Amino acid sequence: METRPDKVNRKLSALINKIIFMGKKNIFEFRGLKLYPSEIHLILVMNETPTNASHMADMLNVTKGAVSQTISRLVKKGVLVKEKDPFLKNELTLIFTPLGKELFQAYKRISQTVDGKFMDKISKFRDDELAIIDRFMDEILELPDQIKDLHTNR
Amino acid sequence: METRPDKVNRKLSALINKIIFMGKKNIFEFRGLKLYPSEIHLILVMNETPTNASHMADMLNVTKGAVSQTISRLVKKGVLVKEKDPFLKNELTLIFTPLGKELFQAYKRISQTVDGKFMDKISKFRDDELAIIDRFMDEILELPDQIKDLHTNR
DNA sequence: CCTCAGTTTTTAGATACTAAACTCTACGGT
DNA sequence: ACCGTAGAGTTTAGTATCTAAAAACTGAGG
Repeated sequence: METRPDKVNRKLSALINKIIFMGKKNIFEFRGLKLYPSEIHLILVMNETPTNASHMADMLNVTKGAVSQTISRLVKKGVLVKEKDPFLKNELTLIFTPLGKELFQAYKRISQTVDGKFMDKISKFRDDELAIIDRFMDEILELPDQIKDLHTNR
Repeated sequence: METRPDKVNRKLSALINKIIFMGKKNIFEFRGLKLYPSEIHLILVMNETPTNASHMADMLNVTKGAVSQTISRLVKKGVLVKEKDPFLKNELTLIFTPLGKELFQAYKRISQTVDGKFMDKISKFRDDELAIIDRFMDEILELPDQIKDLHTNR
């Protein structure tokens, strides 16, 4: 017979698998234009905290080269334009094109719909139950770095 | 003031983020040999339910071409050998090499260590609390294959 | 003016995957 | 016995994503 902790552990594995799987397929289409996860990720960060490419690389946890490449693709797709501040020709500032703005708004709408589905699920739980779930997520959030170390070690 | 459901939703986003990030960095090293996520995934499935390549493709949610390529890489690395049953020349059966067996055992050990860390966290909760967490994961697992977006820490 | 540090770009190479063409085998019907 | 076809596996070309390292550019200080 499967104990409760084992069951929770098993379901957690299933959940992690599902999340990893979904993360790869997260493609957004807008008027025949396809945005891929790394591109979406970038414009979300760019919208949230406008900054230069190097800092964005830090926030996205990738190299500057990767950011540069992703930006170039978004420029080619007509979503962004690169602007150079005449007083800071060194750094890069990114601006949405009109198409980019529309696309971003459309993404936000869909994103909120998905968010709503999550909230629907969450609202099925009482406040005291959510407190437990909250505590559980905190515990799990403490783990990832240890796991990474374990796998690269030895 | 942030409400409880909002807080849970926010933490869930953070958790999903970390899981996706972790999923990409899940590299296993054994005696100078590096196994990448797709390769690990494959030998796990292969060990759990030995079957032909097409069926493995279904279980891994990729095309048979992808499976074929991953198998070839594992053969080249000396982890697996391809065997053909003389009565089923059509299909493929995979066998671990001695190195492959050792490697797999080593992976299992590390994997169990990681699992232990998860179980440590899980064991901090009472049975009735785990029942709630279990129910919560069921709800999230029910959601269609649409991913919650990342880096929108509203 | 030259060098250094910081920013961005480019290039080469790697993993991972798909779609589609292709090969090989097995089997059923005539 | 032959043909056609279905199924298993492979190969190829192309895409996305990323890293590491070299290169290109800019601004500032001695």
